Amino acid sequence: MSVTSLPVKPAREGKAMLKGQQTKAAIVDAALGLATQIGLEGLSIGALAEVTQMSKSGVFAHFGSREELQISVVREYHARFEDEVFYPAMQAERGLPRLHALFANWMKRTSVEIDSGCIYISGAVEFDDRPGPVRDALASSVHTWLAAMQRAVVSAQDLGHLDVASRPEDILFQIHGLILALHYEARFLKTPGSVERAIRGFEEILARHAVPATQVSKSASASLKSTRKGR
Amino acid sequence: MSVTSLPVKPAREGKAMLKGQQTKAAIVDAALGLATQIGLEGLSIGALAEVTQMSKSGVFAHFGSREELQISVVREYHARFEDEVFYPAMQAERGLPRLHALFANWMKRTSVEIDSGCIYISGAVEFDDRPGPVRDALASSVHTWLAAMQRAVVSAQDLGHLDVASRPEDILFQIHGLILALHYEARFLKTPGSVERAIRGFEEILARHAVPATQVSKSASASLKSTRKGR
DNA sequence: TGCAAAATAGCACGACCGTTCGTTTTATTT
DNA sequence: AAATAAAACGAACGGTCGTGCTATTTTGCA
Repeated sequence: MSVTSLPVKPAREGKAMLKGQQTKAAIVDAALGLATQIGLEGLSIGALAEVTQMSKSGVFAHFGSREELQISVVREYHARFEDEVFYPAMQAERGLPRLHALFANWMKRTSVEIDSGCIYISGAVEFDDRPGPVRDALASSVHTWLAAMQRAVVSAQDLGHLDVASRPEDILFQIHGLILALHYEARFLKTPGSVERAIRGFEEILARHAVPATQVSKSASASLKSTRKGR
Repeated sequence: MSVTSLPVKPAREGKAMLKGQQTKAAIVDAALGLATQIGLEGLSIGALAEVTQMSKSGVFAHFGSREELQISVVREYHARFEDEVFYPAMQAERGLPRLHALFANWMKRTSVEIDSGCIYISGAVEFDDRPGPVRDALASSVHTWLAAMQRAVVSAQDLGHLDVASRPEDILFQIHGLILALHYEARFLKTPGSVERAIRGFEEILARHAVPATQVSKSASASLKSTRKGR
């Protein structure tokens, strides 16, 4: 077996993919589109076969089970979320600017998802008391994202952009609430002006947890409570 | 037909119910229990028949369609929500106390629903782009509740308990976000401490929109912007 | 107590589901 | 070009679903 005969390692999204992998990628892509609209539970192999112009068994063979298909969709969604929301914000400088960028990207994506739907939200409802690998994949992805967001909050505190007396988890909780309320009111209730309300809410949260007027005096803010645990 | 022969008007929950109505009530009760856990879409007549020890067709006959069953469940949920959250808070005095009571009751119910599930939340995800009578019933119920909540906010402003310069819809949006975040993080992610975080968030929202230090001076708060439209 | 009406059961239907299996077509390697 | 492996197909199975029909039972009232 000569060196030149070695099969090219299929790089992510590279063109040197075996036929099977690229149709699988196409299926996952179509599945993601379906799942965002009707949910992971609404995903049916039959419908997916119609969309991709394949036979049911042809689609099925790529995954081995419906559950594995759902997990693939979650993973793909996670990858795109990172590419679209997380990584672009990393070139903003640490602290408040990066937190701002993260939220802005998150908002932008949620705004788009007012039409298409969000798997992290619909999936949470569908799998909130249904244990299994799909739920695990979903929860793990969400956790990863929320943890990244919380790190940004903590950074902003460390750099003196936010009050160190505030609990990072509280700030994150409230920001998360804004996103969820936006999705709920805009997508389900179709309440106009929701996007602006979420933006104002974010600014209000930042304002409330801004560094206190008593300057950068370390003791002043630390005297309130020793909130900071290990992180 | 004499007057005495008139069938007794079946009072709500009264004992003078025809057999059919009370089994129907029992079915709806069981359906509500099922729907809170697996969602309105997960509600199946077969499973419902098993739980109620009836035949599928026996259950079915009471509603005529699955959709009608779902609507009945939504209505029942709405009624219980009102009884449990709305009405008890009405005996708190108008303004901030009542707003506090409304939120406290809402929180208490949401806390319980961390285990059982909430139809207003799961239903929103299931029907957010599926038009029809079920979605309408759901949206109408939610709208009624949110409107009541908003009236409480406005009252608190009118009575000088909250800043009149704040947008009531914004305050409501943020409160709604807290509830949604609580449900998400506690029920799906199982994050500990979520309830306390929601409570703190509510207090922070109130503090932020408290009457400004410049006393009750009507002109001072009205000069910012003429926010108040018709209500 | 008898009788009409209401309530429930039983059965069957068509549709869709995920999955399996054997075969055939298409890619890739020798 | 032949040989081999991968991929896709088509049909079928067992299951659940909502929904119609037709009996049968139960209920409430005269």
